[in-house]
Amino acid sequence: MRLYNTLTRTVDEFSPREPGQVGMYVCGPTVQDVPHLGHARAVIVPDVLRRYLEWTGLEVLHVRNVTDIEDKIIARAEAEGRMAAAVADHYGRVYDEQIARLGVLPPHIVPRATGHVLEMIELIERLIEVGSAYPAGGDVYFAVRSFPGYGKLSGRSVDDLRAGARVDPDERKRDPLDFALWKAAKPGEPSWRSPWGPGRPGWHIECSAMAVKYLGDGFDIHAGGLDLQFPHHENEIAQLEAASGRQFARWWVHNGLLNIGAEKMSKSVGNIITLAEAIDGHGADVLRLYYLQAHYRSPVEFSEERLVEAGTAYARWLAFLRAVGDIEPSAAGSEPDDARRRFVAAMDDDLSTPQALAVLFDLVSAGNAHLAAGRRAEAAALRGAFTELAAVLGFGLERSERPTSVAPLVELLLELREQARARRDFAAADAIRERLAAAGVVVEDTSEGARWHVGG
RNA sequence: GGCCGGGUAGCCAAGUGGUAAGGCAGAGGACUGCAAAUCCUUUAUCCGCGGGUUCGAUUCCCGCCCCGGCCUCCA
Repeated sequence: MRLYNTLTRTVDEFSPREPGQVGMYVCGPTVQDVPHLGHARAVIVPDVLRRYLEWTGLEVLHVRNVTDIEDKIIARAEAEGRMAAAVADHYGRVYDEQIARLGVLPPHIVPRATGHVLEMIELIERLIEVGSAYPAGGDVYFAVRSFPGYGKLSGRSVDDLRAGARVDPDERKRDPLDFALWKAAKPGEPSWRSPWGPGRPGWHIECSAMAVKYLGDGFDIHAGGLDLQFPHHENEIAQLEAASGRQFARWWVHNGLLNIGAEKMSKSVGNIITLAEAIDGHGADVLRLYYLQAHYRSPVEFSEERLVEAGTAYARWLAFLRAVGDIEPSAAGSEPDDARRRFVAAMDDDLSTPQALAVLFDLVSAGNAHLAAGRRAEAAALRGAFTELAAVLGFGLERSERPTSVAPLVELLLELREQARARRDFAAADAIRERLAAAGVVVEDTSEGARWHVGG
């Protein structure tokens, strides 16, 4: 497939380092608060990439870290009057719960920063050895100007950054652009022993250390939100490549951000919609459809109306699946294969999920047309292609549950309604349908009798 | 100020050097006791503005106008 690489600024033909095997590292959350809709996008995009790569026959080793020690966690702990570890543990659990609800495949490895302090210390020591880092007080800083490649990911030159000059001039830094690899602990702060005294790792060093520990130098894909491109990812590259002299990651994949009211959704802006409330309100599949209708690199503007529209479109999928039922598919026909071909072409083109979704919508339309014409086996064949491809995009397509406990009661009411209709007592028939609707049971009449399902 | 990305129908959103996917909404028709669902038809003479290259540009180049992101923690 062809995949955009931020490092080259072009869409390049993707080929893994080891034939058949892909190593993918995704920047995970800083567990300092509940996840919001922006986090969901950053997790769905790599999920779709992984599922597609696996569907094409590759084996993907998926690593997603957890930043469980960081300034903001410490601040939160102080505010809540408990230990930083307790804060991280709590929000880590919340994150896991909500992300699981999204139907995202769990990563194979979920390394935590606090479990890899030794690896980070070793990396920092190595950086000091090669002259790319220096201790100052109890801190250690990375010397940005010692790494000639600095800026290659984000397309900036060190002098451009200088001009921006919004970096805090700390007198312990030799250069204002230098960033902390190790931070000395203030009294009462959580700390680890190190050659430079008690302290904690800087934010960027954990990803360099953990990615390479689990995936090795020059692993295939490093993903994350566009807002991490600079400085986080730039610093990750600098740290690892300055220390090893070898390439860190081969492909950099950045998802576009979720904006709200023309500003990105962000904790610090204070305009977040929590993931939990969005899933409660719309369902995981609808959220996924909402995101995937835009290309992964484009910004998406949050809109409740758009989400409702996505829900309407999604309802058509479920209605089609209900209408086809469990009919056996017909032998063949070229339609399913044509759809698969179009789907592959779309996904191979830099993960063009909008075009891939168009294939799914076309399958539903064509399938419904078959049904309307009485070609049920052909419709079932399209259902097969549809469910297969929808699964590649990560859709769960949970068909409305029909609780067995109420099924006999509903069937009884529908029988009574049929009798009422037969004697043209439509008032009674409609009353039954309305009462069922009020109870959450939707009744639809078809040429083969009434059909019912739970939910809207 | 620097570095990126974008401006396509009522809304969202793909895409291509040869004349515009898909979704939502709208219109007409079919089916139906009604409703829902579904089917059929239909909805951008045009892709921010002005130049240029070309037989031909929405698609390439230049300029301009607007919008967003990053440059500070952030998915």
